[in-house]
Amino acid sequence: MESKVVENKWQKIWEEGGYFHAQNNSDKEKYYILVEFPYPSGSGLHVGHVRSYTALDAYARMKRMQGYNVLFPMGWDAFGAPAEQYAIKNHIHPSKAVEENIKTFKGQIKSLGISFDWEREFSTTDPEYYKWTQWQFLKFYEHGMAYKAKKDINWCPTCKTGLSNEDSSGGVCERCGSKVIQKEKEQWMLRMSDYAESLIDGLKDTHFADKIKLGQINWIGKSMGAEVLFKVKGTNEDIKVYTTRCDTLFGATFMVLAPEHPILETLKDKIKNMDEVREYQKYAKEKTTFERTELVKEKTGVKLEGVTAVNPVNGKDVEIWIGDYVMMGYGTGAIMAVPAHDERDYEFAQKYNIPIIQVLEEVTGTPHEGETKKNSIVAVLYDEKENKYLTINWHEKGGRLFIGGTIKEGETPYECALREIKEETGYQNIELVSELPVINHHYYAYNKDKYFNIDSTGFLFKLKDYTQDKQNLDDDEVFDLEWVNENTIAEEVKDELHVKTYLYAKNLGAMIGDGIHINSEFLNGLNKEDAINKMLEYLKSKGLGNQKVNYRLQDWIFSRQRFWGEPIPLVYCDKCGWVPVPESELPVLLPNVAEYEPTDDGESPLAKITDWVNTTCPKCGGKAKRETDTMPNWAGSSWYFLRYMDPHNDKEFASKEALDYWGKVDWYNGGMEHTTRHLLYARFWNQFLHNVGLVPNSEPIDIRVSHGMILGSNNEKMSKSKGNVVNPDDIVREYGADTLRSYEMFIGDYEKDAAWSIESLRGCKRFLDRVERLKSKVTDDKGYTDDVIVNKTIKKVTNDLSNMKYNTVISSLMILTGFYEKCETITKDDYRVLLILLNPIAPHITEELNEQIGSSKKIVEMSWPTYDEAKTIDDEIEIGVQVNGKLRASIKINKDEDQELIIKKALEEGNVQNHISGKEIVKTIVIPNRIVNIVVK
RNA sequence: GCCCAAGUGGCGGAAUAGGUAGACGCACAGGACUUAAAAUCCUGCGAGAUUUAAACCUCGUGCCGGUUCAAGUCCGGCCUUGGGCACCA
Repeated sequence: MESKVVENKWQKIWEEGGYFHAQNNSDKEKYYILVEFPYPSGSGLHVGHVRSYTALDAYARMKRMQGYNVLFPMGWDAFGAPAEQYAIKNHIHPSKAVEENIKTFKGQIKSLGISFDWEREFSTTDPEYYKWTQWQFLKFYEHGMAYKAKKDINWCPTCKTGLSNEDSSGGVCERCGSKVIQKEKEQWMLRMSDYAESLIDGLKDTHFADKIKLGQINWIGKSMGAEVLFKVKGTNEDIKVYTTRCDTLFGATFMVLAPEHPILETLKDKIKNMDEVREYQKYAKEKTTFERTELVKEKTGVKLEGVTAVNPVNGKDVEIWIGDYVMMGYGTGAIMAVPAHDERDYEFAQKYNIPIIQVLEEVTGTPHEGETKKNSIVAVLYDEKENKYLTINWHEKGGRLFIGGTIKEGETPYECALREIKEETGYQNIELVSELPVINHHYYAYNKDKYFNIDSTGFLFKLKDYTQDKQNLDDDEVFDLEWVNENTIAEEVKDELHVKTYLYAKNLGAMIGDGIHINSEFLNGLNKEDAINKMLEYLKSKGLGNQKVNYRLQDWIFSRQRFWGEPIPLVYCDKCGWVPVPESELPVLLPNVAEYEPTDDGESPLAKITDWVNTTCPKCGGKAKRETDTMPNWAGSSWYFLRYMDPHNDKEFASKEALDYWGKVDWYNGGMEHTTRHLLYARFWNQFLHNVGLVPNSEPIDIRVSHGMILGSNNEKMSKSKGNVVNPDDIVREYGADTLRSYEMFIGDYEKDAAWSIESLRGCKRFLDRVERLKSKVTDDKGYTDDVIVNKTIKKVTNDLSNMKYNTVISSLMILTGFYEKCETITKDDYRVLLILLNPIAPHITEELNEQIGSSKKIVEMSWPTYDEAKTIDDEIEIGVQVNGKLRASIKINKDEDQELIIKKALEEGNVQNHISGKEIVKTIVIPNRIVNIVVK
């Protein structure tokens, strides 16, 4: 069969028959299937597009046959930098480049036979479309959701444009990879942070995959904490900090302000080292976001001389520092630093020698009544040269431990540690590396028959040399000193206290975990959660602080200094300020000029086009200037799914009837790469439209799934430079569209990445050839040759298609094909059911074969086959027989056979007898139609 | 560092609710058809022991342990590989 001819034939029939047009006024139940519209790049369709389009096409085709009114549209997300860059290079208008690319893309997609409703096609760059994007922006503006603010924005010096936080993650421009710098600029912003809670809350009304929901939640970054006021001594000023750990307030020994913190200006006369502060501010500003967030970097800061804050709970002095590890944009731009229980604060305190006060201790062991309290130490002694640790091997009397001992009256923990080391080991020249957190340990001492609860201070010492005096031991201290490596410790040191101490020694730093509070007055003895609650109450009652929720999600920077985007439809009048362009004058069209180069001063290229910029004020009629910033690429894609519902409406972005009828997108598919942000923007946009009464649903999408990438045959991302790109056109030409479609569905788990394999593709071609060859066996007989296998297959294909398990759809059809091949002849019904089930994946060849066997209807006009559950299980089943859980035989039984009979049959098996003879049968387990297990002793 | 996902033959991958691990395909090997090749068809294909052969046996889903009559699947602890976030207080 000549695939090209067949494909063209059927694509024409489908198009002329209008089979894939969704009806807006239909009695049928609706189903809205959406695949992310592509950016029509110059390089044409990627095999990855084919994967997701085919997948959803298969689903759409099945849904149509099941009687749904299916909306399955396609369009183009065509604003953005690549088209603009291309236009600059070639001196043509970007709209021309877009037009050409769309033509290529559309031709390629059509050659695959995807059942898109092309009557609803549009591009985000169509004035008829972006008119409504602008109109919706004005709704944001009218409701106070859009505002202009001077912001330090992420600026890409190469693209010469501002970027949202999302577009500059990692401190590099997402598009060109340049380092992003900070630049102060007036930008249009959307109040997305107002919707943070609602964007979390709304997830419960969706059926997104868990990892997608999690992505949304993490990006929004909700944290529950408290704002606490710290007085600045000798002034009326307070510094407000944000903390999630107000329970550690007694351990706050200093505070750190962001370098830009405004209070620095207020206090400038009191700060004695203001010069140093200014210098540091300058230094911090020059660092790019990237450097500020870089992995390997040391904390830096400057202590404010002459000003001190007061810890609100214990009145103690708190040093004030500035440091760039505190961000102005999150919380209050100031933190209280608790070095004992925060890694960053710990690092800072270590570097600048700031006191560290432990207020929480880890609890180990099990508490017991009547415990004796005492204080003790555990000392880890390390020999750097040999990379070994000194242990004490008590053998049967306690195993392998580090050096330990009880603190005597009038002794500090440190003195105790020194004494114990000298007495127990004789080593003289040792050096303290670090005092470790105190651990609260419960244990039972066999030799004393007593329960103890100890506060144990850990120490890490370093051996300076091997000078060793005589040990000074008690009679009962019988042990061996042994230097051992890390592995031995991991395997042989079992005592929880010693293990924990060792872990602190290995991993010096703050104690982050839970435990009980110490050194914290009214919090002492409480765990983290209880202490937080108690502290919150205390702060509230004293007016020192309040509970506060914070989000990482910030307002959406909505301005771009580019040509190729939707113009922001506002004009600035000296008299009236910002004035929206009236609806009757929308869209504000992009001017038709030939120069689009971005400017060096950070203005949009539109700013140079004075004819366009100068206009009259819609309010007072005086002179005014247009806003020259354009919208980000995300704007057009934040609501396009609504436009598909009513794409040709020139009165509204979509009619109320259309919005009500189509409602939500039922099934939305796209790539994982930008799922999080796209969904966040689209959901925010839709929630806003819903809140102002423009759309019926708060959440726009019900189910969202993401497909995996198709990698090159070398398991790497396809790229020109790696030479592993597969062009779908070549595959369609050589093997046919149906083969390409089948292969991409068979390639593996739809949600996972998969590597291209031309051999596997040929295997799929072989399968389609086998299906075609079956035609010669078809007789005029009616009915199914084997009811069970057909019903089984219908069930499997129907379920798997609905669950995106395309690979097993094909494998079950291969099994059915294999069965037919073994039959002498097959009936028309046999053959037709195979063709229908295969049709969603390979629509052309199946339609052609269906016609060739003389069917009166096209498959596209048929109903999806149904199955009879009772007929999906064979009458005779082979089940396994286990003895003690090990498979020993298999027996044939009738469907739903009587249990007694099954056991009887099972026991008759020779090999079963071999394994049970001479043993007593304890129990027999029969799982109907599955397995028998005979338990013997 | 934190969060998430995944580890199954030579390879891609199957295995509703724990119930005969390796479906289906690829690759490979042997055979049939053919003058020959291609195409097609048939057979085999996790590792190992034993046997003339079949049967049968042992091991086997990243590693260690647990729950269970029964674990790829559930629980605890690790290891590795991907992905996301990253000074978020």
